[in-house]
Amino acid sequence: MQKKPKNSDTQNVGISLDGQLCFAIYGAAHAFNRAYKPLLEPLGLTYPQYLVMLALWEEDGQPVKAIGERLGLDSGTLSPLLKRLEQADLVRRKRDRKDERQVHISLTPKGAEMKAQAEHVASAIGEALGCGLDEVAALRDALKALRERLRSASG
Amino acid sequence: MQKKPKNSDTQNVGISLDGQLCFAIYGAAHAFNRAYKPLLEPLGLTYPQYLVMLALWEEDGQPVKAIGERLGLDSGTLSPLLKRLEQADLVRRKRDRKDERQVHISLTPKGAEMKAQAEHVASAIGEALGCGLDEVAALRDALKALRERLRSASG
DNA sequence: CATAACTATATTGTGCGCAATTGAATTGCG
DNA sequence: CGCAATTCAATTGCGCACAATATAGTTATG
Repeated sequence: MQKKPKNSDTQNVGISLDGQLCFAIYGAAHAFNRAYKPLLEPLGLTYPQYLVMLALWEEDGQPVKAIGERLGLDSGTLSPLLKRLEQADLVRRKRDRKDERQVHISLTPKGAEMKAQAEHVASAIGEALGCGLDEVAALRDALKALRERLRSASG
Repeated sequence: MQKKPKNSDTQNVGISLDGQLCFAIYGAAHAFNRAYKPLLEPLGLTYPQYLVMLALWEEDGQPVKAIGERLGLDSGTLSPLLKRLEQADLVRRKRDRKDERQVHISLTPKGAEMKAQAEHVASAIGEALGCGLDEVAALRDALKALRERLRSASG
């Protein structure tokens, strides 16, 4: 608790820098959302719905639980979201015969077709990012690491 | 549109890498939210409410508009949020006498006092991040740049 | 002065996001 | 077999987040 002209700042810098990181993450997440919104609107998808579809295009027929773990969402969020996707005829929900607690989400033909459209969306965002692929990859890894550190500290 | 063995990947890599950046930002934002939640609960604040308070601790008496611009939120989000902060006796809302369209948000004594508590919260998060200040600063700047690029492309 | 254009905030409706609860199905153990 | 513990999904309640709209106040223009 002695005076340390340089390090005495760490507490102040702590709240300030941290605050700025708060704003930065918060703002970046919303900016992403806003950038996608107009591109997804013609497809009739919201951004979280797009993320779910992305997960399904990667692997079709996943149970709700698996999607939830991949995206970090629980059933309270996914259940109504998936119902809307079902209403839009993009996915179907089928109970597993062997374990009827599970509901498998599978793409309809319409949902599978949409992947091609979505690739245009993704590439449009890629251009907006400036296409610095190395930079994007580095950022992605930094964010993953950040998430891990936060998760292990609080979860 | 010719074959370019290397660059023909850019479309595939595009959706994949982009998808991963989506997940990364999305997940990091939620991870931040979850990390803060248990720390803010004793203060009776949600994470967005904390961000608003942070803005007010930095500069008291800001009009709603200024807060909204700082955080990237509109009145549809802020109006009810500020009412809850007012109900909790953390802020007050006063109309500007010179321009009665504006509502200035000012801290109550209780709201001002809370800053000290919040610094503990911020430093706890700082520790959870591993305190790599350089790294945090770099990440913050990368996110700010990212946000700017997205904003200029879509806004 | 009057009226149009603009600005700041509030309201409404839809869709996340999560905690807590519920309910059905499965598994484990005696 | 019978019963408790567990698992998965759905539901409920609350709080963001934003588009669209409404309302009141201000400024600009004739």
